[in-house]
Amino acid sequence: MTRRSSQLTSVDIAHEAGVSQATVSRVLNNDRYVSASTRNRVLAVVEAHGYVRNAMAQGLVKRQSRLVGVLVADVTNPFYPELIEAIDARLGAAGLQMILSNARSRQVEAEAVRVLEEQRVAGIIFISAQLDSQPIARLVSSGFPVVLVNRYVDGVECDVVIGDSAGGMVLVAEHLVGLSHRRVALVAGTELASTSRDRVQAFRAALRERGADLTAVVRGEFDYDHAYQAALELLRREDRPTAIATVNDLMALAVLNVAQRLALSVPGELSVVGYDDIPLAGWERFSLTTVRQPLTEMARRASDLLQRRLQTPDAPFERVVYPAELVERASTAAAPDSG
Amino acid sequence: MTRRSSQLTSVDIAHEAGVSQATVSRVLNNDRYVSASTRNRVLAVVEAHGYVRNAMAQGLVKRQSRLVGVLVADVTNPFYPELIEAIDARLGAAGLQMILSNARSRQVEAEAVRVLEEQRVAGIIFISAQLDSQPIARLVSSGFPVVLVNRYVDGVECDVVIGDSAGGMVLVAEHLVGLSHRRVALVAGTELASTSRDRVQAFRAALRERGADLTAVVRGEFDYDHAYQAALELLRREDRPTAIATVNDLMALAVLNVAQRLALSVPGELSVVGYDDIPLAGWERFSLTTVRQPLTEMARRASDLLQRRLQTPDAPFERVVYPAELVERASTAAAPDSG
DNA sequence: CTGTTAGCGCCTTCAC
DNA sequence: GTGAAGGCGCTAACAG
Repeated sequence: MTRRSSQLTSVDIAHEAGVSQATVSRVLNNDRYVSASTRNRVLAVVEAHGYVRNAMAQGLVKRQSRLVGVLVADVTNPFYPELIEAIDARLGAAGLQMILSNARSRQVEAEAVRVLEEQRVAGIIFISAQLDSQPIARLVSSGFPVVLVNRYVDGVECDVVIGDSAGGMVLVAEHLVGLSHRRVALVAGTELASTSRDRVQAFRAALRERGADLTAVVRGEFDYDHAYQAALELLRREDRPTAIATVNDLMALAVLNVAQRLALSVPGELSVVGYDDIPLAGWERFSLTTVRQPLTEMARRASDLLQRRLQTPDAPFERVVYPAELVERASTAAAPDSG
Repeated sequence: MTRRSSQLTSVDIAHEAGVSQATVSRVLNNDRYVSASTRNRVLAVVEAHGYVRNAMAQGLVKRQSRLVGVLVADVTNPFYPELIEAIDARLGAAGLQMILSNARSRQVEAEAVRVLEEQRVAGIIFISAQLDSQPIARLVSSGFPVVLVNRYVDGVECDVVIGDSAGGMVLVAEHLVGLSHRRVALVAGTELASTSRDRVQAFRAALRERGADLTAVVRGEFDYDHAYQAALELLRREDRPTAIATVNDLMALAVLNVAQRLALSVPGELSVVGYDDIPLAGWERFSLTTVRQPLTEMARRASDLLQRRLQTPDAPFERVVYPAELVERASTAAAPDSG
């Protein structure tokens, strides 16, 4: 069995190329002050031996790595991979490498942030920040580069990229009331997510203004199973709602499945509206009416904001808010009793 | 705006605690030869100042980081997050940190591997290895810790965790032939994936043995859009198949959506079978018959194999093969013309 | 343009 | 038990 040959160092390369180690370093860092001939010679040796520079040594000197932490609450929620993919691509194009951590609980998040700090990551992008996150508050107040995407945190001053939750829910309310729905329920997530909190609040207000009632608000986790249980409970009630809105698409898909299980026709007997417009929402089997957010664009913007922060630590913080847009598909129609 | 305070070092802690830096290091590494009193004193100072050790400096000395690279072809395919979540959790429990890279193309893969090598990751887990991957061949032959999950590579000797693809497809063939299907099509992926190649081959053989024809095999990417186009084409033919099997669930879901678009009833006019049994497959809106693979278990096993390899570099390579199991749901039924 | 010289923060013998 | 000392591989002045 072949043992791994101990890795080459820049000293080896220097020796081989007949130059000093510093020169190798210059070549590798594209320093201008190197003659073309020595540069080529060094590059040739590097190439020939498949030398790969040691990022730890480099980072130790520069007091920072080119790693960027990305924290998510639940990779299995299809909403997140959309963002993750775009973030990874964008960071990679800038020579940064993503370290993804899945942190379902507060404790796991704290632990994950700690590991990222050990790695001396250049910055951290939080995709599903909780309003009471201690680590985020601490990092930001210490001046560490933090970008919040999708969810923000009250009172925390940092770069933020979000969608207009209130605006989105107004569109949903308008749409449903326009279809004569009066008994509307909302399946939401925890109040610790700015998205959920803001959407619940905006939706309630928007419905009231239009003379409709938010008959029930169920709060829980953002995952499929919780939404499924919540919908099951809601739809088995005597006076079940004629429409259910949700705070993200995955939950709306759960509602759709529950409706099918209970043999309730959608949109005939029940209208369902999601949020985010993930690719799944457009599938024929769902055809979910939902609120579109420019996910890829948001992810890119977040990555760019982080990069700018790394280059210009003292730049003023930006708060980017993308407008919401209603995508009407086949999961909504006039309320059944609105004849 | 608060500037980031320059990070504390173990020297600072040592000074503060009135001990040498070496002692701080010993405490942090649970060295036995430290008196309880000094240990507590050091720990108190560490705690008080929120000191976080620098993984780059540590890694530089130890000549290895506690980072583990994980390479995937497409995070947005719901199959992968299932594995990723389990791998992340398992590695994390062992003090290892995942670096996830999304590599759709060969070139991106090579680039990603290079970045991981720069980071001196302890090992790399490939979730969607291509049979012709140069980086994998190179890493393995140099003795670098590599674990392949889900897909293997011919002739590459390393730890591997896979499902029994051939066995799985035999189950599918049996099932469909048992339902009297004679015109069966298969929507597959590239031949460069061991999974796809093996499944195509086994399926063809199994059908033939049972007197049925594999009327068409479509090969392409593993993603939703390609499968969708392929299904559209297949189902618009004069002599369309009565059953379509696929090489993963996402593709089967695409087929289901196409069927709905073409107003073909499933399973009345068309039977559909997937592979993997991701959570989506069980949703009421799909109720997809598919081949179950113990995804979480496979991911854990892969993580464990990597850890063992790190501890015992010369241990013999393991090749773990999990048996396949058919999960019959509502997307399959007797062939329409089998009266 | 290129070599020499200090470290970066930590682990690890080696003495005491 | 604990401290002193020497790197790990690389970057960044500082001389030439």
